[in-house]
Amino acid sequence: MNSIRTGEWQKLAVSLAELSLDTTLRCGQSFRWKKLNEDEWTCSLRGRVISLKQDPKQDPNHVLYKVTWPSNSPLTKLSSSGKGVKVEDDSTKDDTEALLRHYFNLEPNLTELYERWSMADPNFKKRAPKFTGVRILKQDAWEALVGFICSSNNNIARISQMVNNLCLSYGPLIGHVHDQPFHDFPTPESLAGPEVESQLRKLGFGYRAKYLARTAVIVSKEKPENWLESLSNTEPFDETEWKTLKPGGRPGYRKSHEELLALQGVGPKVADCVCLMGLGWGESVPVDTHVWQIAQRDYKFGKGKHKSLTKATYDAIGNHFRLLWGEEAGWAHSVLFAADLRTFAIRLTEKTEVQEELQIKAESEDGVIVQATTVVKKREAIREETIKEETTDDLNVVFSTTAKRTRRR
DNA sequence: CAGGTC
DNA sequence: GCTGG
Repeated sequence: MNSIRTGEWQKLAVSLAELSLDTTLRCGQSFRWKKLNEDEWTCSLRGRVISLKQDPKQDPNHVLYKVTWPSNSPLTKLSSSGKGVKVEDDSTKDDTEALLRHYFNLEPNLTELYERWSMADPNFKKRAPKFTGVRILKQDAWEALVGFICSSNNNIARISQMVNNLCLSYGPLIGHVHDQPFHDFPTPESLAGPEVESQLRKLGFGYRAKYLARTAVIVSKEKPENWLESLSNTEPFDETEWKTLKPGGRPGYRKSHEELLALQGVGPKVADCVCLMGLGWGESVPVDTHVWQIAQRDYKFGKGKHKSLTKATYDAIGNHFRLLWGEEAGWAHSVLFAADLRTFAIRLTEKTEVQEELQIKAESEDGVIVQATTVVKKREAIREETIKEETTDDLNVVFSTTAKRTRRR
């Protein structure tokens, strides 16, 4: 019994291990979610504004969601958005829960996948515990395409700002939440006009303005209707096929990737991001600077044939991870990617401090000397880590900054 | 320097 | 080679 306009908080049954909002919405997959009121994530999705809350301490088994519909939205609009639910008089049941289950891609059992990846890969097992609940979203393919065309030579904060400006300028207003306006994502048609490139340059898109304008024309005018969506993976999720996956991925993935490369501003990395996060191809492994660093640091790339990130190296890294992690290699890749982001660097110290306290307690209860030595070693490891993290600047850390920033190990 | 592309 | 957090 969801009310249409003044949404109340509803429960979505999904555990923290299956979905971490904080990690998933900040790891550079989607660029539109806004964190309001400290703990509330809000974004427009298919003609409505959705707010989400997750309180790990109070209820680790649910995500709370609230819907805000446009103030002038007739009830019939509910059933007009594709797979909407029938609307009957006042007892209105909207399709937002189904939308959320689809958007957050809740079908695969992430806990089982983490266990499998940990079994196959010691490095994953080492990095993943502080980054549980990272899911690959099923975003709208067009939105993913636009977002990742903006991502080249750019950072997540500015990508988010650019996408926000794009929605404010070209997307229809849906409504306000906490006095913030929320617009829908602009359609390809709305970005296909002749003045779009110059407008986008004024909005600070730089050379990406031309890419977006060209791509919008291609998608809306030169390709057949629904072309982008037709590149989606329609095969059912099958966790048993991972052992027989070809290194290069399934034929459908390879074809989609190749077709996307024809667009302006879309190279192999952007194409893989769209394949993975917009088209449902779980074996797609986008290789960017972070993944390249990870491949060199933890998987022995960067030597011999693969000394630099050429196309051959790019493909070799993807193939390696597909062999190692299987059909959902892109999901596992995203966990390690998140673990490499400076945005989350504080986690690499926070939880070890908790571990330290627990170890001290165990020590005082046992009083055994063997235990004490392990504690001392752990403390030293923490101190070493803390020194490396003190240059983190995006979390208002009050340490004084050192001259040079060393790459984290 | 930042999730690359032409 | 565009641009700003």
